[in-house]
Amino acid sequence: MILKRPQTITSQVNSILRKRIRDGAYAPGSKLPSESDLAAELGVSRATLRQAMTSLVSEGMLLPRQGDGTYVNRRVFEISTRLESFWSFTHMIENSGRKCTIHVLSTQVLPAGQRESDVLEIAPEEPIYVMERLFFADEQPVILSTNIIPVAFFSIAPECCDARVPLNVFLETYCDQWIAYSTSDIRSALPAPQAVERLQLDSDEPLLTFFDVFYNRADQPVAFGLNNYADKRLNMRLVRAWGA
Amino acid sequence: MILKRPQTITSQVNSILRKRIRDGAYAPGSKLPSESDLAAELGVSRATLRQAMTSLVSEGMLLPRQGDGTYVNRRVFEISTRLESFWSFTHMIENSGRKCTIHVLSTQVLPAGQRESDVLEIAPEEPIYVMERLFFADEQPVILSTNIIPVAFFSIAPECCDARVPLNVFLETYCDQWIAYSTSDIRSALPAPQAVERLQLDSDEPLLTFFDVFYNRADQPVAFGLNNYADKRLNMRLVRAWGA
DNA sequence: AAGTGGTCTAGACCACTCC
DNA sequence: GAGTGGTCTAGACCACTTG
Repeated sequence: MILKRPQTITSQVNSILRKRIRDGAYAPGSKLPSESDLAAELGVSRATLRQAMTSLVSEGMLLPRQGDGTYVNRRVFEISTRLESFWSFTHMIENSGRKCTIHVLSTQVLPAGQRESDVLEIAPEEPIYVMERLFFADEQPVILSTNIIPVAFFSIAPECCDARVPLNVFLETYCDQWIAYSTSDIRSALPAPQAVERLQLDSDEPLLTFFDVFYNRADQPVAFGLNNYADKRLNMRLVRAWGA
Repeated sequence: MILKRPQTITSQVNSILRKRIRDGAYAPGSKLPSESDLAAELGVSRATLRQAMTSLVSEGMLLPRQGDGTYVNRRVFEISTRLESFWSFTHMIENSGRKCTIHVLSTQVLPAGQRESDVLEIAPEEPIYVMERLFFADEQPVILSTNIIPVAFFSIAPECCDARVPLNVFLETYCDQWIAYSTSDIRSALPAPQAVERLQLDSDEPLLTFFDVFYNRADQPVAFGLNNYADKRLNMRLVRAWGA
């Protein structure tokens, strides 16, 4: 069962700051109140305020200058599609200001092949759940995604699962698994015939591919995915803060 | 002038932890001493210790489990080429266990075109410094890189600069500029004829391209780069921790 | 029940920038 | 010199896992 946990003070403060930036209360290029003042205004300690700011700083939205003040990035609104928000395709698409819809192309249970048993550390032929999905941004297909989960993890019958949710939510809801970390190998490739058709591409137009493996807190692989990403239609932007 | 600044306690502790993991003092899959014990052993506060651990956690090398303990990722040594270490190609290549050498193909001063003046926010025709470099991993060419810096930033004559250093070091040394953050647009593309030749590729083999823009602490663009990345020869792996 | 990591506080001192 | 962000401490309480 999924219980909604109350948000921490830190994450609430983080949301407040994001909202103020988004709404223009803190305009692009402007200086924020000092950390002490902000902490006092919000009724939290300075340490908590700084903790809430870290993600905004690492995303490049806030630019702290020692001895001066903290400024809002002049280009906040140009850096909205970020690899950081990448744990959910839905998020990434909606961050780019477009509507995301998911088409489930197929879901099936198959025996694991060599690659599946290697990556997921299961016996060959063990049953796996395979789901194929297509993500649209404003009715335009942008991501063709295949995800694979060992059937052994499921706490209910695979046929009863709703595949239109993000993978992490799927794993939490139907498999009682929480993702601790994931690895993604990023490559460039010419699309397979199936991808050409589904994504409505030219066959000689290369696309980005992601090979993702998801691990739980016990360091076990719980799923992996193959994602074809139409980079011409949805920008993939990485923002990095250069600490010291 | 570049002054070497003394390291913070946090970064020293971070280095100690990395070293202990690398040397096997904390073996893959094993549990670390508790945070309180570690802090006491190293003579720092628990807050500082946790601060030192954050980067290791976000890279997926350490896996904290509330109520239990903190474990070393079983696969630490498989996640060595990470996008996080990506602020320096040299670092990235050496992290993959190979030797990095840099060939400077050309350096020249040219008038800015439309794209250069747009991205760098300078007047058209203003002089820019263009450097083309080729990065090798163990004698194999892996990255073809073009970087562009407005000549106005230089504090010495551009001809006197050593282009065999990482871009951030170059900017600090010769331009008195520090990078605060950067954006990278990641795309897939068929290589230009020049890239085919330099990187010794097949012309129908797609590669990863990065369009990077670097900003200083005043939020001004100070440089941009176009990088062609032979993803078949050097893996581009992103590791992400899934917080809460 | 004991021990672990997760969160939060109040206060201190430093390095730095601006006026 | 005044004010800012950067670092660090000591201590507290909570949520959680394990024995």
